[in-house]
Parts: sequence; C-alpha cells; structure tokens
Amino acid sequence: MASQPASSKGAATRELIIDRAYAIASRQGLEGLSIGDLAQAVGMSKSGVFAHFGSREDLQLAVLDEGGRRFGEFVLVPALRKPRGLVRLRAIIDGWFDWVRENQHGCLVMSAISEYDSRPGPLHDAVVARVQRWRSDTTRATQMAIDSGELRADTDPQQISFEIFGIALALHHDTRLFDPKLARTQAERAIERLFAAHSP
Amino acid sequence: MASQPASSKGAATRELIIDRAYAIASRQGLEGLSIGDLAQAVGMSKSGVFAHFGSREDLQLAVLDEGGRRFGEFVLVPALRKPRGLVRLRAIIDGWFDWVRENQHGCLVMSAISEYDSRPGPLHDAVVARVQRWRSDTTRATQMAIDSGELRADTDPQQISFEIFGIALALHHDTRLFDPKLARTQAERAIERLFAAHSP
DNA sequence: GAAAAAATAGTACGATCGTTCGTGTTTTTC
DNA sequence: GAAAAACACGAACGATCGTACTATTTTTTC
Repeated sequence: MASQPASSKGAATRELIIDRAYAIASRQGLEGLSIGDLAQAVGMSKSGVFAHFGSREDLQLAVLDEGGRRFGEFVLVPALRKPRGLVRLRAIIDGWFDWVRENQHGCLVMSAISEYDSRPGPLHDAVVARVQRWRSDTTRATQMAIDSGELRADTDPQQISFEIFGIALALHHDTRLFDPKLARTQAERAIERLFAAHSP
Repeated sequence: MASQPASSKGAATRELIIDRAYAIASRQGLEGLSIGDLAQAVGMSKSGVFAHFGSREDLQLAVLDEGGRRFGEFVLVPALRKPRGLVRLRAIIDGWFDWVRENQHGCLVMSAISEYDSRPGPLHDAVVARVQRWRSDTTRATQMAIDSGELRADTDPQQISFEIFGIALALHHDTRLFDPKLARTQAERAIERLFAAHSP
C-alpha cells in the first residue's frame, strides 16, 4: 500500500507500520489500537515500533491522518476530475457510498468522530479539523451546483452538506448493523429526494 | 437516580453502580469503562463492584440496557401519550433532539453503535436489538401518520425511519463537533423538508 | 438476638498497557 | 571500506487491566 519506494529505510517501515495500524484501527477504533498488537502485526518489537513515534498519541494522529488521506484519495480526488456542478457533487456522494461499501469492517475517521467528539485533546482537534475540511468540500461543490443553476438559487449549501452527512452516517451504520443493500437503496432514495426538493 | 426504594441492599447498590457506570460510559464509551474507575466513582472496592456482575461484559450489557431504558423514558414514553399520527411522530423526533441537547457529553447507545457495529459478540447483538427496536418504533409511528392521512399513502415508513435516523446522527455529531444551535436548526429544517415531501 | 445468607473488602494472580534505556545491528554518508 | 547516523531489539519499569479466592462485615431470616 506504500505509495512510492520511500527514500530511507526508516520511512519505509514507518509507512508499513501505519498501514497495519490503519487496518487494526479500522476494526478496533483508534482507542483500541495498542502498540503490542501493532508490533505483532508488523513483525517487529514493541520498542522498535514505538521508536517511530514519540508517543501513542502521535501514532494515533498519524493513523487518523492516513485515514483522511485515503478517504480523500478514494472519494475526493476522482470527484475533482468531474466537471463542476451537480455531476461533481453526485460523484462525491457516490464515492462516499462506495467507500462505505468497500470498508465493510468500518471507517476509521467515522469511528474517530464518535470516539473523540466529546473528549478534549489533540485527537479531538484533529477530528474536528478533518470533518470540517470534508464538510467545506461538500459545501463548495454544492455552491457550484447552485451557481450552475442545477440547484435552486435559494438553496443553503451548508444545509445540503448537513443532510448529506446525515444520510451517509445512516448508511454507514445500517450497512454494518442491518442489510447493506437495503441501506444503500435507502440512502440513494434519500439523496434523490434531497436534490428533487432543491431542483429549480 | 434510583427509580424506587429497592427491596434489598444489594439491588440498591447495584443501581447506584449502574448509575455511575452510565455516567462514565457516556463520556468514555462502554469500552472505556473500567472496573477500577467505576469502583472509585462509587466508593467501593474493585471486587465489591465486580461481585455484582459475573464479568465486565455483563456489566457493559447492564449499562447498555440502562442507556436504552433512559432513552425510552425520555423520548418514547412521553411520545406515546400523544395521539397517534403526525403529532406522535413529531413528539418522538423532538424528544430525540432534546435528548441530544440534554446529553452534551455524549449518548451511550450512539457511542455503542460505533463501538460494536463491526465487532461480533453479545454486545454487538444487544446493540443491534436495541437499534432495531427503536427503528421499528419510529416506523410504526410513521405508519400511523400514513393511516391517518397526514402522510401520503405511498410513503415508505422504513425509508422515513432511515432518514430520521440519519438526521439525528448528524445532529448528534454536529452538536459536539461544531455549533449545537446551528445543528439543531439544520436538523429541524431537514425534518420539515422530509415531511413536506411526503405530505398529501 | 442467633443463625443463615448476602454483600463487601482485601489480596494476589497473570496479562497487557505505554514508555524508557542501553546495546547491538543495519543503513547511510563520506 | 571506515565513520557516523539511523534503526531495531530486549529487558525492565510502574501502572492498570479483569478476575479468582478467601475473609470479614453487614444484612436478612427466623
């Protein structure tokens, strides 16, 4: 999963560690990520793993960052290649829905939201920044769809962002708790109704 | 917080323990609930606390149950005193929104969803059962609003349930991550649009 | 109030936690 | 290839984890 042949040995193993850590934290959450488990997963000693990060918290921050990076690469980057307007906004949503399907075992960032939303500290701040960035991306894409006349002029882009977020959250949880296919259908129907309500 | 003067001493302290455990788990999650912390919170010895539950898992199940009970008492019970139809459905939603506002530090059941949605075991099953029950309550209330003619006959009550769930989730997270008041406004606007789209 | 039962405390266990430190090995630099 | 720097290991730390076992205290029953 390493994006490129890292320059130094240390950077390469650091990437490997984060890759494994991402896999573990996707299932167990960032709070459920222990250095012992991680060391075993990468086949190194605990102290060897630890040395790459000043502390467990720094490790968690790095893993959270990796989660945000992957989400961006999977969802945002492809969408940005689409033309501005409703097409791009729909690409973001579809990409997100696919992301939920692809990550059956859980989405790290979404878990992190629940874990740190009311626990102050660096991780809370990082999560807030991450979600905020994502939300503003969606808001911006919505604004473009308004500018292009594909959504009504009196549409509130932040409101749309909020509602898309909610639909994605419901999809995320229903996918794991109940039936993935039904959940996807319901999410898509909700999106259609959302756009229909704001179409000019 | 004890509902009634418990018959035996043991049952009374058990209630006390669960009350404190609920408070801790609301902030830290059920996985973040340790018997040591809990013992200190109730002013008992670790083993004294432990003896009331066969295992940590049983304790977690009991606390989860308490969370569901409180939610039901706060949201569902008052709503069931309202007349069937849209009034009751709106009461459920308003109650839930108030619940989110009231529990600033986090909702235990919502956290539990994230913690156990993809981790098999008794707690996963308990969470699924809990959410399922809640969803079917909402679906039933929606069906009544259809029957009374307040919502269109071709409305899918499960779809409505899904969307309400999503809006509540978004409200829940935005309340903690961003601005509670703005989140509440956005959630209410989303609900209005949802009903408007299905009004006859 | 004595006897039986229930509740709580105390202690100790093996495991695991994050972290530190000193030593050895591997990689990079010159 | 030698010197310097980076990397990894192993052992040990104090703390905390859930749990088991045995006393001791408190409550209930008669």
